[in-house]
Amino acid sequence: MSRSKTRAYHHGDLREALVASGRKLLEEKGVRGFTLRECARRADVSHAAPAHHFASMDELLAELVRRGFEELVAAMAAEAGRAGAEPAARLVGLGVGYMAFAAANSVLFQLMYSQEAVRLEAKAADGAAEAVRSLLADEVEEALGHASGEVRQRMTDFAWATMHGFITLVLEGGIGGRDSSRALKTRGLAALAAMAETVVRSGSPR
Amino acid sequence: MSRSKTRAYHHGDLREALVASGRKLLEEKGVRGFTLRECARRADVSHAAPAHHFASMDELLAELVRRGFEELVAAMAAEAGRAGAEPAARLVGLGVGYMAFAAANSVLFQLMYSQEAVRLEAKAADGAAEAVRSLLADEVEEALGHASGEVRQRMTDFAWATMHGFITLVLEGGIGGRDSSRALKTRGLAALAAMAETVVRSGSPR
DNA sequence: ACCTTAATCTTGACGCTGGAAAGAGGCCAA
DNA sequence: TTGGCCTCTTTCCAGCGTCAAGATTAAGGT
Repeated sequence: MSRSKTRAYHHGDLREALVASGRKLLEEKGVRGFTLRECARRADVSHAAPAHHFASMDELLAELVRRGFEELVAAMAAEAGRAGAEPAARLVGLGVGYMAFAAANSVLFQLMYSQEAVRLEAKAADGAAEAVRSLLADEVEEALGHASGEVRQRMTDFAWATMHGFITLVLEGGIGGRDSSRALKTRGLAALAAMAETVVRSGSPR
Repeated sequence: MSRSKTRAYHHGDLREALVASGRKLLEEKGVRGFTLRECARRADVSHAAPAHHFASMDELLAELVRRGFEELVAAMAAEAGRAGAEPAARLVGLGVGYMAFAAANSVLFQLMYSQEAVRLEAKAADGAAEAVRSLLADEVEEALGHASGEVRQRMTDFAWATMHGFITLVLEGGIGGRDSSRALKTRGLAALAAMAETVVRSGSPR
């Protein structure tokens, strides 16, 4: 056996080990290169062991997606807190947290927002994505003051679309393919600033 | 043999047949469910036949991505043409074409803008994505009048990010999960209008 | 302390995949 | 007609996800 003799027959916390190795593997190999057997190998366990913790590969991926959303929401909230009390600044902060998470976990991020994710859990991630929206909706409402529900909805759409679109395009290379990450941050902040300004202005026209 | 006797030993135009069946298969099964053997089956050909036209599965996917970008650019240009001469309206038109293509080819669209695509061609799609950006950049320049290169760049980022982010979030379900497609179109147009307004205003401040 | 039960992990098998190698079939130019 | 070349088929390999069956250990009641 290649497996070290020091390891017990029972792993101890295989579920967590699989989540950890799975997450690394996902970033390394991409969605298509992700393999349950390689996950098991890295957790130093036989190829069929994961079945007792995740009924299928999709369930493991779903768990990764679920945790990704939790982290994303936490990153956004933390960055908004750091941004102070001004609604526009806090909106930018949410965007910074959003983009930072996406940049640091790009494959996972794309999986979270891909139709693969929709296929594999349908409901589970919906709640998680809803938390992202409500974080944005609350801040947009703050920035807008009193405004109709429709305006709030549309500005939330708009704010989300701006930050999501920008970072997605950066990750794919469409925006600033060969630019320094320093320059990219500046461009991202500029996009977020334009977004926040548009939101604020739509609350107090002209 | 299950293969019909009427088919000749030589297919005639297998490459195109594979592209066609591959494209349908991609939309049906998603990136992870895409299979070279199933493509071959649908083209009524043995599983190893594709190798003579595409050295690997990734090359077939790369070809699908390449053609996708061509269609995307064409759809944007057509819609902008329909929108008339007003820069703001044309910007919205580009967005409408963009979103319409994405909605009609959602899996392909997500593949085009995923890191899988980056992995599998690196260069090939870059030129194609560049065509999308230049379409936008030209229209932004028109809307801005005379403005610094930096402003033009940032407004192009912003415009692209808005349309890309909105349709991506719709496809994943983050925006308007259970809304009618009619309502969704209205929300999309609202986001595009906010974007176009922001671009135009940044050209002639206040 | 012991024995039962359930949980955890391993082994082995199945049908599927992508890819390589080798041979068969048909087109075309000499 | 014949030879060469391209296209396609067949066969084989290792790796994949998943299932079934057996081995090993932990936990808990007596």
